[in-house]
Amino acid sequence: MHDIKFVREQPEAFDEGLKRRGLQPMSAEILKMDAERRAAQTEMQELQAKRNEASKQIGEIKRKGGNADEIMKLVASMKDRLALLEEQDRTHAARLQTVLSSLPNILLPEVPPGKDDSDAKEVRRFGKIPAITTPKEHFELGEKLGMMDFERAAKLSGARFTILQGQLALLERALGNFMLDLHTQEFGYLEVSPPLLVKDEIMFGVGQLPKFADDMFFAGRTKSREDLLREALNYAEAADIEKLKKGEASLADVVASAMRRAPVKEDLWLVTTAEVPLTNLVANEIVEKEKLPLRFTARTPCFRSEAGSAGKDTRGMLRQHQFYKVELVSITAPDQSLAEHERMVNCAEEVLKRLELPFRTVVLATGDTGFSSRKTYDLEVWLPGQNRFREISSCSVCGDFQARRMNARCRGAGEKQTEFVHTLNGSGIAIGRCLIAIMENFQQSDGTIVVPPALRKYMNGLERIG
RNA sequence: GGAGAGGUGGCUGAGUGGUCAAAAGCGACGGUCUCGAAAACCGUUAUAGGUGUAUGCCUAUCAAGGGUUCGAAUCCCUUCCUCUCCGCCA
Repeated sequence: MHDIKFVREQPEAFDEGLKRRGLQPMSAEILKMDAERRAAQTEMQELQAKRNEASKQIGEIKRKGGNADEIMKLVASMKDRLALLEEQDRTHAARLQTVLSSLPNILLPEVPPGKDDSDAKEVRRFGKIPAITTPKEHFELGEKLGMMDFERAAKLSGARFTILQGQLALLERALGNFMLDLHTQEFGYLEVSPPLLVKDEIMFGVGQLPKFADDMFFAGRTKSREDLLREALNYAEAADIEKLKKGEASLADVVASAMRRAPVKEDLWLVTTAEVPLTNLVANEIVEKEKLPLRFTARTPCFRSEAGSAGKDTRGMLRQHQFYKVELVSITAPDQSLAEHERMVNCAEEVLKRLELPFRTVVLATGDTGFSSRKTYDLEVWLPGQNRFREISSCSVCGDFQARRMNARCRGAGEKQTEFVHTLNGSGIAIGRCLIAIMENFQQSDGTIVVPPALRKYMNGLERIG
């Protein structure tokens, strides 16, 4: 969400920011809305002041037992105008809020121009790409070991699910434990076990809603389908029903229109990442500045509909509806966030270094950076089976963009003024993809997989899978 | 799921239609006193928005959103949340 003051004070900079996102300039339109709103607001408030004054007088007159009819008539005459102005004020505020919250964050100046991941700028590279003759992909290895089962997963849940068994299931668990230990014991993150189902406003706070509902799974607390439909149909408009009777609209049209009007309630969303609950821990709070930065980590499942990625990465477990990830979230004072961003990337990189996985760190291009982010580093791990680097971690600094949406503020000791905190999030790192990377990078010619030394104590000393 | 009770400032808690942005207590901050501290006493102590050169003035906010009324913390509706008892349950 953008600060209306920023648009007022630096409309050119605002439009330039949108341009780098490939969007049309909006400042003129927004400022027009803002001016209209303020004009109407001033009139409303002046009228409210008059009403309050008069009402006070009525109170006094009545207490003294006098007759206040005259002045009551005066106040009554303001009523229609005031109701109109109040209604307008709500409309204006909602309109402004809708625009400001639907536009993506302004990117930092150093974010390289470009439209997709091929335009990302490499900043550094670690590790040595292993020399493997005819490397296999993870699903070939996994299926041959009898520890990765895609067919039964499809039987249970359809495409984009995987079943891990035996030592690979253990590997998944070990990876999570290893990462959490590293971040809590060496980097000072607080381990959190958060809810995985969250309310609308929580998804709004991190920028997932209202724009990205299609990327998520939804878990309503269902009554029967019949009850839900009946409830929704209470919101059908008479006009629609009339059309239905005349055969001008289908039943589906009427239902769809009623559903749009019906209030959304008892909705819970499955988290797409632990960033969602962790960042919202400070929502609607004022944190003491001296307690910042707050650093949270969590290992959670992540649920994604992958709506826009039909046909991509269909084989194996690279892109799933459900996967585990260890997430890092920092809440900082405004002047700390950029330094914290570098620190966070280092924490994520350390995971790959200890696991001896080759990777590179890139800065995402303007067109590829997420909605809420001002700048994003991706870590890309080498996958021998695919003969290329693939994203395994994404670390973003969001400035006050999310904080403004979730009203998360901080205040220094003895200070009066509050400020919005800055938020950062990063994968530290994706467990599913890390498991793939280990399988492919440590594969042996006999189909077994060597366990990276750093991980063995988390696997009961196991040195080789298979 | 059933029945009931609630949600008021940093915290506790009073307030059931009108000088209520809200008593009182605690906490915090400032001052007096003291060599210093404690105690005591005095004072200050919410957030956001609008407006103005300015001390300022105005508006909104008593969980959230609507409504009734000349006037709402107080009455009505909806939603969210908390607690108690019963039921169910890992």
